Amino acid sequence: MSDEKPASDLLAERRAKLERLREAGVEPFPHSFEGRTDIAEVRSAHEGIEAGAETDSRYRVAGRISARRDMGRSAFIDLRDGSGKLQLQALADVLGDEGFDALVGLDLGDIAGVEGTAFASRRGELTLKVESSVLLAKSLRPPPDKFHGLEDVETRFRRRELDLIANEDTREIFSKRAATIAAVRAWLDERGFVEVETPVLQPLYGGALARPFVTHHNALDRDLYLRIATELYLKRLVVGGIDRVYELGKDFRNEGVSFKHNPEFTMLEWYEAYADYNDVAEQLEQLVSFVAERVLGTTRVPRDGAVIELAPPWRRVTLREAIRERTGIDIAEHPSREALAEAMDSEPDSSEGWGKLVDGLLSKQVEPHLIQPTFVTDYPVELSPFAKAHRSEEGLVERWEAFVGGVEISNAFTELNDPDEQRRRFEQQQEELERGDEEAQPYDEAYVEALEAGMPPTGGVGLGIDRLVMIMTGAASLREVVLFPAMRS
RNA sequence: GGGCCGUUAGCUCAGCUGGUAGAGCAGGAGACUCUUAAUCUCAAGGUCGCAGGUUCGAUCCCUGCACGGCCCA
Repeated sequence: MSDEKPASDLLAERRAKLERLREAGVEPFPHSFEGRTDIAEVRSAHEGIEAGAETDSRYRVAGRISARRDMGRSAFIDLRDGSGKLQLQALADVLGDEGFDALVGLDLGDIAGVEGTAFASRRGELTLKVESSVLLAKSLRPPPDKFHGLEDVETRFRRRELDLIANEDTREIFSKRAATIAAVRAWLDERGFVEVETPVLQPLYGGALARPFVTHHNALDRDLYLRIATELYLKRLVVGGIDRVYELGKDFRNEGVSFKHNPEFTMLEWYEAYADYNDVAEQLEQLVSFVAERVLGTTRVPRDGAVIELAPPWRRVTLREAIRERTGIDIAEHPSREALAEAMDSEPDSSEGWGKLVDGLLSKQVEPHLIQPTFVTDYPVELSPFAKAHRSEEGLVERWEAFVGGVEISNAFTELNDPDEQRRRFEQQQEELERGDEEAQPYDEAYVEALEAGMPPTGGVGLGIDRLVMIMTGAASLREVVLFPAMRS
């Protein structure tokens, strides 16, 4: 790193300790520690051990010193590794004066390796009676409060390593996140879906209504966009004959930050040939309840004092009915921008077309109330440039969005596979762009030509992984489930 | 973008509508061989977010800015 700031006494003391160790011939950053056992393994080997019981099981464990209770020539020390926490007992009688002073002289936050024998204390706590110890890495900064942890939200997000050191809840969230993603992959893999990787840097962005980030390729001397979705490339793969395909990765959208938005976020999209939006709705229900069962052992998750039941079937309601239910406005009776604006009693921005107004009603009036899992179905074509026209409802497309806990987690359609109709949709989007809607779709000729090669009828789904993790963990904000959320500098 | 709230010791927090700051933990010195937020004694630790303004005097009142949180658009 750069130059030392004017060191506070706490930092200076740790530096001085480091120098004293070096002068005494102790290497404060050794290369390895052999023969180590995970703390969780030690614990499970002695589950149910009786208070006061001794064993002759010897272990070598290593981790960070998180607390110390010092009592003259004996001490108890808490050691934490990635699998759990274990109490150590240091006795001068066992370690000798020198060994005892070396172990007890370590600072909170130091990484140490110890060898010792397992026993249970009078209160029944599994403890390792330390016979030898070695410093594995000196910590030069004081750790957060051992009892309160790290509470300051800003520091928790900016210095996530400290949050993870100090807060069990945070460790649990990210372990559930990993389990969620593993379960999602397992579900798809078991059903024969092929995982692929398509370009993140794209000459043309598309597949969602959002503003992109722009970057520049120096050698090619051209601008590239960071993808806002994987949709169009994945459907080209369906054209290519990968009948079940998925991609799980980061998308990037150049928009504000909120409790449910981060400029980069993790998205899953999957497509299945010969399926439609009804088929993929059933898949989503099954996937989400499978994931909950795997990660939490139940499909019932608590949320704001209520219980969300993720097991199928989920409620299905048309968009028209969902809006009418909440607002009394029947969007079908106000088919023009002006009429709808009047019914809403609002003066829309000039860049907002009829579709945008409907979208606004949905996201502001309806979405926050959709706590139990709900499919909102059959959207206006204006909002859905890649969805196929509804098989029986004029002006609508076969599309749904799924909401859980008041947040949209998923979006799907029967994919539009008529290339000429797709061209017209792009042209309509072009008009939105010209109206000033910066989230409209640019025309993508390569994609239309791919459709001209012939795409089977296909159902496709996007699932916001971060939001799914919010549901699985009960997190109130997406930033709680993203390791390093976007912050101002 | 707007409104409200916050920013005080390494961490967690007090601070009386104005007299330049306190506690617990952590850190230092000491006591203590079954503690687990260990306990006890002593000493130390501050650019009160930043910049202005009002005032004899500002952590406190006012303005602006930065960062964060919540709500709204």
